[in-house]
Amino acid sequence: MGIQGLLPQLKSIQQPVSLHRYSGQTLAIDGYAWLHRAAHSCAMELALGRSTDKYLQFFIKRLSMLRATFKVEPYLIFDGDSINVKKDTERKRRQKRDENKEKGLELWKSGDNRQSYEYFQKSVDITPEMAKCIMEYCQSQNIKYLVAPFEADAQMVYLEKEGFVHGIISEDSDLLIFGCRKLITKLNDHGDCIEICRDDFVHLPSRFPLCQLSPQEIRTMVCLSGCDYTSGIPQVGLLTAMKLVKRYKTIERVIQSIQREGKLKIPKEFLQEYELANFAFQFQRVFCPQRMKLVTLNDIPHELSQNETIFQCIGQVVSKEDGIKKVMIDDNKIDHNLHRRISVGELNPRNFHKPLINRERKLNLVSRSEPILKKTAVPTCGSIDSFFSKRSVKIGSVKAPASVATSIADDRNRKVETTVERRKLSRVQTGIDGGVSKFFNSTKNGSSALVDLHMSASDGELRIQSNPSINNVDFQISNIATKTDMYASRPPSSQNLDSTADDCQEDLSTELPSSMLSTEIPSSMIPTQTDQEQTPFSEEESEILSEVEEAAIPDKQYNAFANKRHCKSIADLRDNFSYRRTPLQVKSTNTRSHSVANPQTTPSHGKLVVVKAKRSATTSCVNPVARPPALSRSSSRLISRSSPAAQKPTIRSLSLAEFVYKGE
DNA sequence: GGCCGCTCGACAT
DNA sequence: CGAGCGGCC
Repeated sequence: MGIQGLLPQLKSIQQPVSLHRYSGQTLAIDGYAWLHRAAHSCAMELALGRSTDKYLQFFIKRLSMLRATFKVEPYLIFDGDSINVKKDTERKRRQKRDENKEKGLELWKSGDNRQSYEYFQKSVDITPEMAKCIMEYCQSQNIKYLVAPFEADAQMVYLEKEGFVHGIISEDSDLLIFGCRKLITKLNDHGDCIEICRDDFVHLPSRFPLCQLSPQEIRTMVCLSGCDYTSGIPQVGLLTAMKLVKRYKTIERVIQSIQREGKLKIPKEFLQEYELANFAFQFQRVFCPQRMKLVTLNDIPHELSQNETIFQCIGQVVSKEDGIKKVMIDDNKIDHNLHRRISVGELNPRNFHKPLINRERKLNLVSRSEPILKKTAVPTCGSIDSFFSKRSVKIGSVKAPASVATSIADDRNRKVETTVERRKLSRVQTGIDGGVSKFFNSTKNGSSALVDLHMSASDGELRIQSNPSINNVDFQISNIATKTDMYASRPPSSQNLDSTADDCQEDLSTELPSSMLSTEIPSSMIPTQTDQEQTPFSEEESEILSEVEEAAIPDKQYNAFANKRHCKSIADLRDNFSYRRTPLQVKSTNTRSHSVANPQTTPSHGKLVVVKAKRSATTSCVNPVARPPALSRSSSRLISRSSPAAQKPTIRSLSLAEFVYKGE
């Protein structure tokens, strides 16, 4: 929503410029705004839960335009969790989206493609998983990105204020209220855009003299007329609000005068909304990529530092003590490291218990486990065959029992058997396409580059970046540190829960619990002693799959469409998931040396290398976030047993397997 | 003059 | 989701 009517009032200072003007500079970009635009090209795929790379292509196109054509360094910022003040609005939006999706589905079933598409477009929900897809691309291209703890707006303004970026690309006029100095809007494919500079406020016409208002008065003005945090006072638009604030200065006096006049009605909740909004605009929590911790957009003045109301509306954060997200006043008790993991996209910002997984990767794993079943259901579809024949595979010879196919849709109780069955089936495939990229599961050239990158990030390889404002090295090192920390704080009782993980990883458990390894280390890097062919899915993949299964994706609807589309979509997505349009940089060969290009590495040796690399990286890590020295495994167990917190399963000590399987 | 509710374009083929 | 238009006070 932003501030209705603000941008038109600023028309006179909107400067049409070209991105050339920012050559050599770094600009923050509102990632969700781009995702929203990009999602229009694939609304149907998103609504139907199908894999697509169209939104990624939008980013690839735009990002390469910025970098190659204009020499502008992008810094993508994604939204994180929603702050309390906005939860209501978000719920309403979600409801609306769901309604539209349902209508779209109905129309789709009845064959009205065109109309259903319109509803699908209105139903588009941008998820962190989609953002993660972009993030992984960014990693591969050394493009800076950050997941804000809450709103990207506040985060971007913070980055600008602290000099990490020179300006902000966004369509949202809220940015100016947060204190943005240089707002770049309406960027098109040619690099034309509109620049709005705070310094130009002095040139505004006298009917909208923004420069005569203090930042506090500007906030008061937008709160009166309505913004994301307040519904405002009915009948008060921006200009009326401006006049009121110019004359009466403070909210108290404005309200007094309104009450005296008696013409306008002030909603009951307005004053409370105002207070919350005013704090959220000033002190919303953001992540500092340099100090590697949560901070507030502006420093909270000392006299307000114990004001609980402030902390209620700047975003709830996770406590180090009990791992619960709540209102927190004491900065020292915040789990800054967990928030760092959210900021790099490692954990789901909306549910920090779960790892954040690239949408397409997740879907591909699901479809990879299902094509045979789908084939059983749709014997007339030829696309799958043709797809597999590209790999000279004769999948047709593998017959899935019909009961397996039906059990998925009909019998949730048989889920486990079904899963086992599926995995058995897919072993056949894995044996054939072994060693392919697991990112998008494609054999096309270039498609594995992202995976290589992923691997290099996981094995502790240090990548030095030219721009010091964000430090990938730290990201990666502390990633690794975190995992070993998690391991250290894990109660022994939870180890049994790992049994859901694939059997072949068991011998690792004396070194690192397999579930710990699974989030980051691609299976191809962990050769196992038991035969590779028995492992159709890496452990990570299994966990993702299990998560998907657990979430009970709306397969009924999906199956309903299978007759028409599904087979084609699988073939399509695999064909499409290459990066041929924008070839990725080839990583130096030594990066992959002991993963992909070194297949003869003995299983146990390979494992040892991985573990060692992680460990040594941990110990040599200089983590900016102060934390106690890593506990030895045994001592941490003792502590886990004796501490009262360990009696009930605390969040911090949950294993990854639990995260994945239990969710919240 | 200013507020409010409505429709339309975004995207990309 | 924002812009732009017309209706209404």
